[in-house]
Amino acid sequence: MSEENKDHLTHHHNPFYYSHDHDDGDHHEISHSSSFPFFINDNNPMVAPPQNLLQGLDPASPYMTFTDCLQGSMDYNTLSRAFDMSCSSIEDNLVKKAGVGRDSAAGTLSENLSTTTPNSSVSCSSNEEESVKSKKDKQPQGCEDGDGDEEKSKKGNKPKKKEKRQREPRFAFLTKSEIDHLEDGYRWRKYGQKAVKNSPYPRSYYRCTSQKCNVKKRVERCFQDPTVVITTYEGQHNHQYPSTLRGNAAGMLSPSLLASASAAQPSFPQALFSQLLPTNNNYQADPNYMLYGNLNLMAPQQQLQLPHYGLLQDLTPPFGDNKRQP
DNA sequence: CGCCTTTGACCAGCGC
DNA sequence: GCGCTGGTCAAAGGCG
Repeated sequence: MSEENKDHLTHHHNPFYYSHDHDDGDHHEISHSSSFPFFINDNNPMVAPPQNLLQGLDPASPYMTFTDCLQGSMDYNTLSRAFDMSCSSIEDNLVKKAGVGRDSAAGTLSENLSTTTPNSSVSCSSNEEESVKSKKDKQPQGCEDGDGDEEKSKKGNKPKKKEKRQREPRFAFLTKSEIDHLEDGYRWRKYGQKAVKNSPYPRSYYRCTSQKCNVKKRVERCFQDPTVVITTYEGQHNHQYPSTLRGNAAGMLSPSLLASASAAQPSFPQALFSQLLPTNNNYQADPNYMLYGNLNLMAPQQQLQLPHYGLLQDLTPPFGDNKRQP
């Protein structure tokens, strides 16, 4: 870990949000299209979701606890379904009420992220079917079991792709940082970079270097707020942290975080996410503390206690004091 | 030498 | 069918 990275991690706020990526045609505007923004920093603890979104939630949806999501106690299919349901509701609500398409709604979200103005439309992840439909299918189904062999056949004899693979749920983090590639404890290999439409900032594609781990992440900058880095994780690590972290990535993470993250779930984002959550119930009672799309994902009482030092101290927003800011 | 990034090419999905 | 776009591959080169 370079001093630069350290500086980023210790001196920048770390807003983030959860996203179940929808991957529609406007996927390139990830900061717009991704749903469930959970945007936090010291000045703006959390972007309040528009009330019209909250109203669009289906109270009859089968809810899970947020802890379940983070700690992987439920399978991704269930997770996807839950998010999809709420997502569909939101999107439908948006389109119907605001009379806007996905693009325009998404564009407003980006403004939201920058201005923290709550009363704007937001684009949302489509349901699983639409998400899968809209994506290409380079990997065969059951990609979690893939060992890289399927990738070798891409250029040569490609398998028929009538069935579309189930895309992994994604966890997107918004991070205010000048560093694009944020250390998260895992080792990543960059395998691609693409220019993003309507954005001067490219999108980078990373893959976990561990064997048999198909976790990927994309890193890009919000073009409307270049200080915000959008990191989208896809998949779930099936291994512990690498024993030899490149640089001193492990060193910059608090021991408690690493320990708990590794022990609870070998997937850093979820574990980190879990620890970042506040332990009070303020945001549960206050609709403005909801995640976009599904407030009931949260179960604050089940969240881990926040450590009081190290990285998380910097990461953790002052939930109690800055409940809402204009 | 191993690991990583860069980068042009390729492929699939989607909209028109 | 065509063009656009996102996502990925893989060769080449850099770096420690």
